[in-house]
Amino acid sequence: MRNLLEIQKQLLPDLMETLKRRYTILHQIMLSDIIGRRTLAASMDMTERVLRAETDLLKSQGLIEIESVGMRISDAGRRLLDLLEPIAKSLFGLDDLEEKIRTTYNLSKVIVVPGDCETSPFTKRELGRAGARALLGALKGSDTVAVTGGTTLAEVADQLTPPLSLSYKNAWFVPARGGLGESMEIQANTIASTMAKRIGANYRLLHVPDLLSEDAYQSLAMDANIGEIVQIIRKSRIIVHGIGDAMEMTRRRRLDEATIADIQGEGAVAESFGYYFNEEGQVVHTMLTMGLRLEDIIRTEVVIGIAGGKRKAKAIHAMLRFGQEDILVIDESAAVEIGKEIDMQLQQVL
Amino acid sequence: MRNLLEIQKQLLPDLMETLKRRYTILHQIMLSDIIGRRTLAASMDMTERVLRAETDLLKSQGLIEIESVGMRISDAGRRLLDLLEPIAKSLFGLDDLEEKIRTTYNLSKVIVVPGDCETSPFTKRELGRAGARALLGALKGSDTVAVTGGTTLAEVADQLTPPLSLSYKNAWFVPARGGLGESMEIQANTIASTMAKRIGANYRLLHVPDLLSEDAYQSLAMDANIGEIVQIIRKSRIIVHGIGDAMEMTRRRRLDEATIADIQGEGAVAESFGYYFNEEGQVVHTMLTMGLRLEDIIRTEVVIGIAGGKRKAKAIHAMLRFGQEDILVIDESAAVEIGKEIDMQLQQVL
DNA sequence: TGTTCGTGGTCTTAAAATGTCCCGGGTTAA
DNA sequence: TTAACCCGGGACATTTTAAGACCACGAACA
Repeated sequence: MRNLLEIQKQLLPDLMETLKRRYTILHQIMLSDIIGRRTLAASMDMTERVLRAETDLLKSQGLIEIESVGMRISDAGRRLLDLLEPIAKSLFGLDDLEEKIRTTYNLSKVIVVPGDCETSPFTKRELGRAGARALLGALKGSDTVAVTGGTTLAEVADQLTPPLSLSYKNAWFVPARGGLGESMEIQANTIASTMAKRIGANYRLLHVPDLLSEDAYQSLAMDANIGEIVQIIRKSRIIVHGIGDAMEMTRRRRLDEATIADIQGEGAVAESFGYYFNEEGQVVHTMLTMGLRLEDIIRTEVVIGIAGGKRKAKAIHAMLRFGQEDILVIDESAAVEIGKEIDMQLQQVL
Repeated sequence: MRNLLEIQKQLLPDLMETLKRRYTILHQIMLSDIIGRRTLAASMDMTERVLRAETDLLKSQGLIEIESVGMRISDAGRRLLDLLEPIAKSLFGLDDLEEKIRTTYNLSKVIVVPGDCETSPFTKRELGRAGARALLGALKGSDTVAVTGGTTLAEVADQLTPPLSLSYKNAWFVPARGGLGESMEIQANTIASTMAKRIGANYRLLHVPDLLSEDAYQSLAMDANIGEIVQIIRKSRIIVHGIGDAMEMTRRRRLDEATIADIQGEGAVAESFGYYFNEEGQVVHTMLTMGLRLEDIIRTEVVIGIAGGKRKAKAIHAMLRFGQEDILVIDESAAVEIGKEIDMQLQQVL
């Protein structure tokens, strides 16, 4: 595959450029559901006229449909994009990055989506799509999947679409842990139920308030209903989790000053599943809530970590050092940063 | 390998052409050992200047060497040609096939779409698109177009989109013949009206039941309204028709056993416009219904035949022998079969 | 030694690509 | 229901690129 492109590059030196451009346009249209020419031109940093030339071509090839409300991707275009995905990776040089990270941390799969989540909402969406695909790739008919909260996971849930053939009637979605003080849409409970509904699976919720006192924790642990769902959670075969910057999470969860200082003092840089990790990937702080424990995570078959953005690179790196990830889905900006850190490590070794 | 090329054809239709051109030039230079610009330009039917642009590029890519005695291929160029050989086959494969069929049966145009209708619905769609394009290419502002029924023609109707500039306000679509006992969506009447609506043209329908008795036929022929529309049909400048396998059509039309045996006995392999043709392209059976007659077809300016699938190759071939087609739109699998038959004929002649 | 055929340069012209604006129509938010 | 907004498509001036036409000069060859 790669081969043919290399061959063609010799006869068509500008092939790659054109291919990239058209792919990006088509891709952007796909992500936008429906979008107008001017808006798209602005977001892609092209003048209106040249974009128009391209979209006219895409239309004549039947890859997009142009209506009075804007342009949308056609079925054929969608198929083409799917086929093009791996090629695009090598076009944008992301496959090298994927491989580097994969081998360094011994993961089974690394997926890097082009772009930067922090600057482009489309990249976030794309990250969600990639995460959703990764999940479906790992999901068998009767698995239990534990999911965490967060905006990224919410995006994954939104982008989850079932393949036509398989049925997930016997699959279960559960939140990985109890409430951790975030808004409704990005609660693990909400996300678990959304995902389950979207692919026709089942879900169980864990209704535990956040910021439990020790006493409350103990009494809830005795509750039969809660105990049952916690058992289900702890036996999940798949975990899908976001990765957060430690300090940002403390703020988002409105922890009290003392706790924040505490966590910061211990050098926490990353947060996931309610645990805080330092740069070396060691757990330095635990939030008291019910659900998955560290030992469960360690024995879980498939751990899928999803995150994006340059600011999260350090946190993602910490989770990689923690060493429990199997599949990592990140964006290009984070991947580039991680790639740099890997290079620095190698230099230190030499 | 094949795959990527097909993808590129969709996204980079313009580049594929230049790829072909450059390949041919390089190939020619290789065959010529050493050759001058003017000589080469003449042999390739290009002006000197455009050839020069190409050879300059080939030189800058290090694929040829230019000396004062002329141009010769470089080692890198030779290697590239070797690598490109199998790709070139598929790049040109269809073109060669088109040309072979075109010249053998003296058609004005042959279009072969890649793939196989029988295995891929996308190919069927592509066949429809190609058929629609062929029709629009032949259609002038105030033509009358007669269309037959069938799933392929229905696909053509679906894929018909008007070019932005032209108006077909004065064009007419009519069914080629009366009802021939098929389901609503693939009736000639339905297709004629769909096509007309899609490009803003007019249509007239021919409401004649199928399986007419001789008496009924005679009395309908007297009807003024029917007579009028029949007159319009018979004066069509363009005919767009599908081509069917004879036996399959008898089944689809639920003919009675006696008739089927009759048709089979006469060696019918193809069906179109309600006529059945044997392998030599001779009419062996006629369905009694109103509309286009054979003599009309013969004098029609543009006859566009559209069909696809390996199983229909024999039928298509019979229609080619019938000798009234001007434009043929088929899929690759049928084209390959027809190509084989042409080769066999040639061998018999030798 | 003159002729022929080659490349490479240049100038003009034709054509294509591009930047920019505007219009009428449809959608959406108020 | 209305007004604002954004859409696609048309138009057009302008820039950029491709193409055509010639010519100069050098190497090979007869």
